Amino acid sequence: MNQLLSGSNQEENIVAVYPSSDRSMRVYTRKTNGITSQEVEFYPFFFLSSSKFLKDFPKKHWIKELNGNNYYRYLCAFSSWLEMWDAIRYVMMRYNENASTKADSYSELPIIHVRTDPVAQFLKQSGRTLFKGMKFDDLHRMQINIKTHTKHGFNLSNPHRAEDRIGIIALSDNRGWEFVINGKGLSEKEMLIELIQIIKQKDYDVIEGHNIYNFTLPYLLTRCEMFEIDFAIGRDDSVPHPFDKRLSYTERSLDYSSFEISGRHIIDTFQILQTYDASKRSLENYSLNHAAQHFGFAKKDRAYIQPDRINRYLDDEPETLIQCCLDDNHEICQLSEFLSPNIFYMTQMLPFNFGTVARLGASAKIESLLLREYIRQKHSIPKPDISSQTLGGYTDIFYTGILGPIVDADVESLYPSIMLSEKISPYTETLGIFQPLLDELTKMRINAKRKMETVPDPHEKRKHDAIQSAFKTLINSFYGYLGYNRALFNDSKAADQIVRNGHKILKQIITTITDLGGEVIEVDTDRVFFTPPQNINNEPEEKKFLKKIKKHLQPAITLLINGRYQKMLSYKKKNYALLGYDSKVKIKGASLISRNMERFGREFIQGCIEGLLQDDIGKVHEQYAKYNKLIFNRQLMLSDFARTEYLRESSDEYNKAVETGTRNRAASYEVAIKSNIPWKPGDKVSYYFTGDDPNIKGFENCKLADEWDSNFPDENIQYYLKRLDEFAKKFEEFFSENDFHAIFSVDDLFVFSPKGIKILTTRIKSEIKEVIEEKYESIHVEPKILLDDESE
DNA sequence: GGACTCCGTATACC
DNA sequence: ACGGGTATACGGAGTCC
Repeated sequence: MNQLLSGSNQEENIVAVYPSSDRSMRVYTRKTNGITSQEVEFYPFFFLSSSKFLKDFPKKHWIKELNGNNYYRYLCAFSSWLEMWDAIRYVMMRYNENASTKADSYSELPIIHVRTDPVAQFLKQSGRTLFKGMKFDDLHRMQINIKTHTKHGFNLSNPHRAEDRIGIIALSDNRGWEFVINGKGLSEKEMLIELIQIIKQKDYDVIEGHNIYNFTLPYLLTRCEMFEIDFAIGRDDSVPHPFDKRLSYTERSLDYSSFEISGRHIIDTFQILQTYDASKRSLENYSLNHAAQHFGFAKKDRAYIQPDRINRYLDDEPETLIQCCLDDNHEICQLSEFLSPNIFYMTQMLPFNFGTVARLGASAKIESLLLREYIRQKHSIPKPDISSQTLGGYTDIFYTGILGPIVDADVESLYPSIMLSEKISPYTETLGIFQPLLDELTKMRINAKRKMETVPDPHEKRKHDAIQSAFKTLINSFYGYLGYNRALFNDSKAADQIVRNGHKILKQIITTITDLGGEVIEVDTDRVFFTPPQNINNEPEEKKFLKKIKKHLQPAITLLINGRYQKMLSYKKKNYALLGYDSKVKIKGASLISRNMERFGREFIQGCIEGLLQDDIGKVHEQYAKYNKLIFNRQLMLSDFARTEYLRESSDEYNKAVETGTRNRAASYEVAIKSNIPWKPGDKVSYYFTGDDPNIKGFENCKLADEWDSNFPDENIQYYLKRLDEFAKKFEEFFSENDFHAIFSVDDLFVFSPKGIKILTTRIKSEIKEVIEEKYESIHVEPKILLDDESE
């Protein structure tokens, strides 16, 4: 493999790298007869804009002047981690002598660039990576899952509470071994000692759990402290070290505590599941059992035990609970086998530990590849450019209503293809490695994909699929990196150029489809929904049609069928529903399926959409009548009308923002405050609305879901009836005024009849060109681009 | 007091 | 320690008549 991608050091079978002192790293290698380790010197370093800031620094250090004219022109190295931090403080002091605004921490120092992960530093400077020459299955992985006693009257088990305790520790591994440490015959202290012995003796590379960071590990550590045992499960007999709580940004943000175990890796399936779903968005929640069912590896005959019944099972039916735990372990193992290989194969390329690759964002990964090569070639590096990207993907809608048949086509790797064909790279990237990196990754991916398709062995197939998807993850990060305001090699003009090309290609596709007799319904970035010309009515014909379109596009651009459907309900941009040939309905978009919509609203909308797609207007009316009645008669369950929202801000941030008037009060936060529920960002809260006026102020009339009492229901019926009408309003544009009122009403005088009711289809736009020109004008692009567009 | 606008937040799409 | 822009919905607060 190309050294740009894999680093310059080809050492194989490294399973872990951890600091063994403040001046050395321990490199753990798997040999046929077990793990060996080796101590390697390590020189911590940072980049500096001018050597004057380190002038007269008293401790031993090296300053290397780098090639080229980029901003960070000096590489400063030290013989220990502590001395590097001394140097950082020294630089800060020197900087503050003349600075108008003083820096309080290294992160505020514009003149220094430092990554404070010692393992990443070591891997970058040595060119090593983990796992070279290994397959995912070579890793020795253990799954752990504990069940705990909770003091009577409490919902959550708390390791700090003496009356709570660990009841069961279930263990398993990827070699088929299973073991249960049962609290029935053992004291909790004995259980913990046995656990430590097993981990040491079996010497696992990876420890996996669902929510292991926020529950399992902190729980075990706290109990060990209570019994004054060292939880010494590191390969060097050290205890897990917690490190600063960090925010992980997906579309949801959450706070989590992290731990490191020397010589081993921690994989939290809860966390990698969320990362996975950030792009796929197919999961309703992130519980282990839901994920296992969703992906289809839950055992058919297994039992599930609700958290509030664990105490009872621990006391009365431990065998049932134990089987349940082992089934959970099996699901953790499967979930990891589904999601981790992608991370594993990226770790073969990137200068990070396994767990770090799982945690880091796309941008940090690309940047690490660039920096590793800049360090190797002793070349200066730029600082981030402050200008920002001005353009984004092209979205448009041409019809609303019910349409079909539908072809859902997307451009294969739109942005990466443009970057390669236009040879786009950051203007500060003077070594010229951005293009070769992207080019090589693309070639490697095509190779892996070909192998995936041609090897007969399903095991090998899965391996090559994981490899190609690791490449894909990296390839897709290049564009985002260019527009990221804190990336060292960012280039907003380059990002805009890519997007502009994307607009142009999409426009060509739309025009071609229309010219060839198809009708485009909706477009988003690299995806087109259209109805093909009438004579085309099966998949091979549709594929042929795509090939015909391709002839009108530049050679690098390929259109693929992403899906085909009987019908589409087109509502708004990014909001639609599809009826498959298997009669399944898929609903997309925040205004149709948002998670924070009350459940009755989601189900009502879903029922209406099904009715519309099945041409069954009677069903649509039934939905309205049904929910109207359920609400009015207080027959909805709490979970049907309660709203569940994430609290993204801390209580301090929220209160401060409200006080200073920069944000409004919101029911979710007010409920938590009123009910004295402490929260951290990322926690969820469920609540409902009270009162009898439909036009309430939400934050003054809300109650915690837990406070609702079925004997004294106090949900605001008038408000929820109004909500139902608001949901119904989404369908207004599909009917004439009279029809709409007939369908969405409960008039007992007449029996509803769908006869004569028509679903309306509306053409939104007839001209494609003017929309795009308008967009270009609004960003003041020179007329040349408009002329280019006209000529095509 | 309703209709309207403005704004920040939340969620989702690619 | 944190990829990007685009889009819709909603609730609260202010303004106008």
